[in-house]
Amino acid sequence: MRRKVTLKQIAKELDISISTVSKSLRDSHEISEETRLKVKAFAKLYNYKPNNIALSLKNKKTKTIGIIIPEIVHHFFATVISGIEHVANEFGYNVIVTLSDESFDKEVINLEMLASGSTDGFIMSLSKETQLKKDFHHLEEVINQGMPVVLFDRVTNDIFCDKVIIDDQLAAYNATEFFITNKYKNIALITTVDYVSVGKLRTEGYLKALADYDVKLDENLIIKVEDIDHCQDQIIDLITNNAIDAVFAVNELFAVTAIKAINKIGKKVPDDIAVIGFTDGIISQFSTPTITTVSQNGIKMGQKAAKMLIERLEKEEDDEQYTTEIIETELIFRESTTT
Amino acid sequence: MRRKVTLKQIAKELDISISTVSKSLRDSHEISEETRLKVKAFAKLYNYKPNNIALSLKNKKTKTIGIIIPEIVHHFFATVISGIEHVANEFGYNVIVTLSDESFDKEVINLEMLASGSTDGFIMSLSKETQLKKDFHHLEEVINQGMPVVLFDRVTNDIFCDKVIIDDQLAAYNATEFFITNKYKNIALITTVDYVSVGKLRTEGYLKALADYDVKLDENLIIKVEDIDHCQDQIIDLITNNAIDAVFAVNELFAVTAIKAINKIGKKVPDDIAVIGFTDGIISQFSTPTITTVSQNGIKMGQKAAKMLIERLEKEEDDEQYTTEIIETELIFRESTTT
DNA sequence: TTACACTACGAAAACGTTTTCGTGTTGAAA
DNA sequence: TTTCAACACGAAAACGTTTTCGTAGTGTAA
Repeated sequence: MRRKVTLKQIAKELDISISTVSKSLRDSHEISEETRLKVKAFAKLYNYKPNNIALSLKNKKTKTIGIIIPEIVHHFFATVISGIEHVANEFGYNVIVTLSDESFDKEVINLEMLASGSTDGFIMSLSKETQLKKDFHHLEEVINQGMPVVLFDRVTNDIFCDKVIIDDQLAAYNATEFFITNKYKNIALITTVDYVSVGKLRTEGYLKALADYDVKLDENLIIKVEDIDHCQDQIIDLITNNAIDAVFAVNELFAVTAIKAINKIGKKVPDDIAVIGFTDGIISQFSTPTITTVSQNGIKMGQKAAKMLIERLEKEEDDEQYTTEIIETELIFRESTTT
Repeated sequence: MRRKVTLKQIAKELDISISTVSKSLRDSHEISEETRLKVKAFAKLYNYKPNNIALSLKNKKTKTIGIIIPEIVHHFFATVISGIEHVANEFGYNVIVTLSDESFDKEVINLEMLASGSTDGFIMSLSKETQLKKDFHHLEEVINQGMPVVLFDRVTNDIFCDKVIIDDQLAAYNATEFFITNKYKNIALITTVDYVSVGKLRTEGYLKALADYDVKLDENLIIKVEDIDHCQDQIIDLITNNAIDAVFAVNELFAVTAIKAINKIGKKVPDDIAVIGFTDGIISQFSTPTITTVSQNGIKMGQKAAKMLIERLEKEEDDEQYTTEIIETELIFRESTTT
């Protein structure tokens, strides 16, 4: 077993000082060509690689980005990570991923863990529980210590930092508007409970579109799902007890569940009821029928977030000017709607 | 902005030595209670947290696990990461994730990057290109340096290390056997090119089941897909030109594509043609009809891999006894088959 | 008084780097 | 011969910890 070789070992072996070895490897002009070549040959032979940890300690930079997300088994978050990872890699950064499992406590623990030296900055999306508690002390803390943070998707106005979001309200508005202008008038909304920031915004977009087009609001057509695993009955209730011709769902799980429910009561999508979902994930692409949906472009979000973070990391003067980047959404038309 | 406080700063502030501060915080009996309490109070006030990097350097342990996978936007890999992350967290480890994008070069670069001090060990699944090239020098290198490696799912016999796999051949055998014993005789196989280890094994399981049950092998019923994005035509060819009554697909994408193709030519699943897929992902669960599938249990794979790695990391004597853990698979029956 | 054991603390090394500064040797110019 | 620059290298500090060892000061027993 050939253990990793250090500068010290090379120095000893060649009977020169550590400084000389280090300088040789970094092509310092202080060192004679003869020594330089000798050292380099030796280093190559023994496959010397500088120890990252030692470098991090010395440079006070880890070249590592911390990611904290609610869960990873979720297409949208996976795409965001993918976007982050690729940009990070391009700039010589690694990413270290932790999951909050939608729990406030786990979010705090992970944040503190990574904040004690492991990473140069963070990219995160808030857990549901954190959004519910509205407690952001852990974030304030790390930001105060001078660590850059970029929030994405599930953000909060209570924290000042860079953010990457989509215009959830506008996206929902556009989807609803599409229904209205295509003569659908009885548009149901399947959304989340209000403390989920994006769910609330999407609800507002739906309401605004109705108002702008003078479509009468029927509260019965709106259901707010608490438990995602048991929403099917709620949805069946909705579509059997109301004469609806369109459904707007704030995520693709709600959308596909709605479609299955519609089929179950013997109606057809899109002929009897049209459906638009949110999040262009696997489900929307492979469901039957495929689902018209608002694309969030997670890859782009991740890329943008990573770029913002790295940019802030690499300029020394810390300006206090935070920006909120809005990633454009797109309505992707598939089989669950007709025009 | 309150920068992070160090032992040195506390020592200076309290006019005592660094050693005393360190010992106080670690509750050493060498220190008088008075001093100890004073230091602790001060440390708490200034929210002192030991610097991970410094600890890593000193202890020669990073408490970090490196993960290298082909891609993350893939339900199976996401579940594996989730499994790893939770076990790692439980044992006080962080995970740092890198993606090879199925590229040999990226795999090598990432491995070397993480091997130079950033992690204590690795959990990886080989990229397609690596499997094709059969070049594992980078793995041998890190293993030789004493870094534990656990391979999962896409593994190789050429490398000696711990492994976590499912019995791909048996799983495929069971699926095929199910078809045969339920009177399906014309069973198509949609698989990958042979250099993908799991694809090959699954093909072998299919063949073995046919042989064991004396079902005549028809080569026309087997297609090996090279380009996953353009497999639809191939599949349509398959089902239009052959009288088949069942399809076994080695992943869920092939399965759902087959179902859509079957619908397209006016046949019904499962009445005309039954379908079994592989990988119990989102698609299988939400497709219409939902897909009967071989569950790989990615969570369990990740958990097991993490446990194996951590166990090896935490016992000092390195035994050379490597084990290969086999995670049991399960045939999950859904709407795409009848019994 | 002497010897010795505690108590409570500090100095320093170690982990692996990089970089600043100091210094001995050489050669050339004056 | 003297002076000085250029060259080639080494010593040491620094990053932030932990831990071993040494040592003042105090108290107690003989």
